[in-house]
Amino acid sequence: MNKKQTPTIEDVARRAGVSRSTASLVINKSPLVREKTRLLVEKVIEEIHYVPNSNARALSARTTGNLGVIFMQDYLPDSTRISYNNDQHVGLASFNFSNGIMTGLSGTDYGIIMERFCSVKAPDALPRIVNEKRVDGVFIVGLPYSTQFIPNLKKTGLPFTLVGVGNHQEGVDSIYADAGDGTEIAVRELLETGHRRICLLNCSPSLPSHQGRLNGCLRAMEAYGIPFDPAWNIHGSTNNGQAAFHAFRAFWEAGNRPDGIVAANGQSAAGVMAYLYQAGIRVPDAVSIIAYEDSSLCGYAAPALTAVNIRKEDIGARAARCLIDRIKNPDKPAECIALPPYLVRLDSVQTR
Amino acid sequence: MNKKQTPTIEDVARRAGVSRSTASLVINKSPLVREKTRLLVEKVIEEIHYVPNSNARALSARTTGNLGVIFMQDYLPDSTRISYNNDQHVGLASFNFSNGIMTGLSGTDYGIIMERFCSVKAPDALPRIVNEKRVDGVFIVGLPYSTQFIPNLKKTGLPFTLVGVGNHQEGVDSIYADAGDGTEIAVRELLETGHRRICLLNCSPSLPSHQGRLNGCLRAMEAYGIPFDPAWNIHGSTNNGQAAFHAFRAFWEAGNRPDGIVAANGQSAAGVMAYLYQAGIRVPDAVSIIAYEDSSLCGYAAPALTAVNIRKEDIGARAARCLIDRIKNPDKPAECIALPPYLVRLDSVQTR
DNA sequence: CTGAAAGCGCTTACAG
DNA sequence: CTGAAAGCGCTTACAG
Repeated sequence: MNKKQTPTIEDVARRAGVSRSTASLVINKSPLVREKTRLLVEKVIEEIHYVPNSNARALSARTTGNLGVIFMQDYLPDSTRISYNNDQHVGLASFNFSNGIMTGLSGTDYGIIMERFCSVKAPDALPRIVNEKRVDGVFIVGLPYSTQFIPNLKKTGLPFTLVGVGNHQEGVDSIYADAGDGTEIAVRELLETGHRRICLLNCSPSLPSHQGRLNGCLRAMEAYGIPFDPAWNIHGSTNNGQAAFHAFRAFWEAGNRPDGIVAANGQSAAGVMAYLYQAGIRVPDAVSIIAYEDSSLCGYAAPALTAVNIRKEDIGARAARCLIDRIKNPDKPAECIALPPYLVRLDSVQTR
Repeated sequence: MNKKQTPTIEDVARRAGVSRSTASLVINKSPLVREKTRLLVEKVIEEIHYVPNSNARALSARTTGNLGVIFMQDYLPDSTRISYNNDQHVGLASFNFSNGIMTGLSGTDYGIIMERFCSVKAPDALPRIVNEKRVDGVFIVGLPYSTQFIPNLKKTGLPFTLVGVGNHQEGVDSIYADAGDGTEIAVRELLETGHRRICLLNCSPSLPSHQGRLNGCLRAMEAYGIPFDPAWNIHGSTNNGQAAFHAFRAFWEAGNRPDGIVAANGQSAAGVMAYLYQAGIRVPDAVSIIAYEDSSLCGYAAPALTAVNIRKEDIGARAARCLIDRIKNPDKPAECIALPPYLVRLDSVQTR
């Protein structure tokens, strides 16, 4: 071992008695090296604990070995303000996706750089890691983004894939869950178990999935030949538990008496449960609830919430494979893949 | 603008009529450049949309501009298996910390690389991003790690700070919450509101904080001159809701009748709530509950859980400042900072 | 305050 | 299959 802080490729070449080029070839697993030479070089690498400098490699190979995870935000916190019971800056769902991405990337040599980015205030801006070319590709996780965002991103030529959001545009890869399909599964389960007066606590109508969810609900009802009252498609002002609480209270206090509820997500389900608990109405005895898009909340609710799992980690892992393929083969056809959700039966549904 | 894909410092130098060195100096905000020259160069940079190649910069400056976030794990998933109601691979708490880290780093030029790492199986291994020198420093988020892990990390010379875990070793920075203090706050609140039969649902005795929590509890009880029965310091086999459910059920069915419970975390609190709900015992009417270490679960429980907030995002943000300082000034004295937790009063405590 | 020059550690045609 | 050489885009003493 030499005196320098860290061994370089030069050191391994010298010690193995080969040229730097040859050393480089074995490091990069080129088939052009004779078995014997390769073994020798590998032994030296092992001995001197050589590990390639990723920056040098990136500089000369014009690739970074890093992939970016962009967490889309509706605002960017400029200070650290903690407020209890507040949504985190990067929401739980994004975290689940990124867990899947990490898993999908775990066998590879890619490093993962993350960045929070808000495209709302500066519609034409792009994330720093793409401007600075710190990555070979990026995952765009969640919403929202400006209308220009995706087109601008495409212009950079950087490969990317959308995670958790479907997008059928030309040449855009996206892996997501179809909220309509998920809602249909939930409503079917309620119908299957004898419920007939079903309330759909939808997401905000400003979200693209609002209509999809309603459609999914209608498909299920139709299949069972049961009419659905449009007034029973309700929603809160936002998607959090508080808003759901109020929306559902208004609905209930207006005299509506559903026997089954499908909530837009775990939080809204919790909001409904909070109202029912307070009103002394037992779940699932008096009314059943199913949450779309279960989160860790659902399993911990009392009673534990039956929910539609949209497989966020699977989506992340699938997106990882998708992006890697895209980088290898820039001309492959775009993928827009909705991973089918499935129902997890816990304790919030009672057969009628 | 020239023909090349991306402008280099060469381009800005030529176009501004200065040397590359000078251009470099203004890019790095050196004070050695005349105002007039600086303005000129900055104008050119703006015009041609020059952005420095981070790899080249890293290579020659021997710094990377990246900080690493290491999520410590007790195992590393090798495949994508989703199981509903299962702990995520990177837990919610780690995510909260990393949100804080991102916030703390948001004003800086640092990129953030993340890696999951398990030090249990390979006690002497170090994370890839430290071996490959992809970062200028790392945050070690959470537990567990082998006894050699921290010493080995120190040997690399790479600056690091521990997040969420206290460590008083020589020359180690750590930012965390003191579970003993938090538990004391919770127990005091119960005492203050008239509770006298208090059950401590502690974490596993294998965790270092078990004793600290018990001590915190004892401090509070002592202050109120109330004896604490050691048999009322209970714990599940693990820290999840399921284990808490069983541990608490055993305790309850043995005939113990606490009027107040302090749970080790949001999940265990949820486990207790699940048992009580099932047993038809109302919270907080019959029994009050406070959770240490609130998570987003708490606010969504029914009833919403009064909890001790340990300020995970603050901890992350504070750690960010700490690491940056350490990098700037390697010889500064080590910090071991316990951020004081505080109580968030919601609906799970009733005055007796 | 500015320029010429060397060098960071690697990869990649190009010859052989 | 292997070696000599150029170059990736920047920073940093060193002179002036």
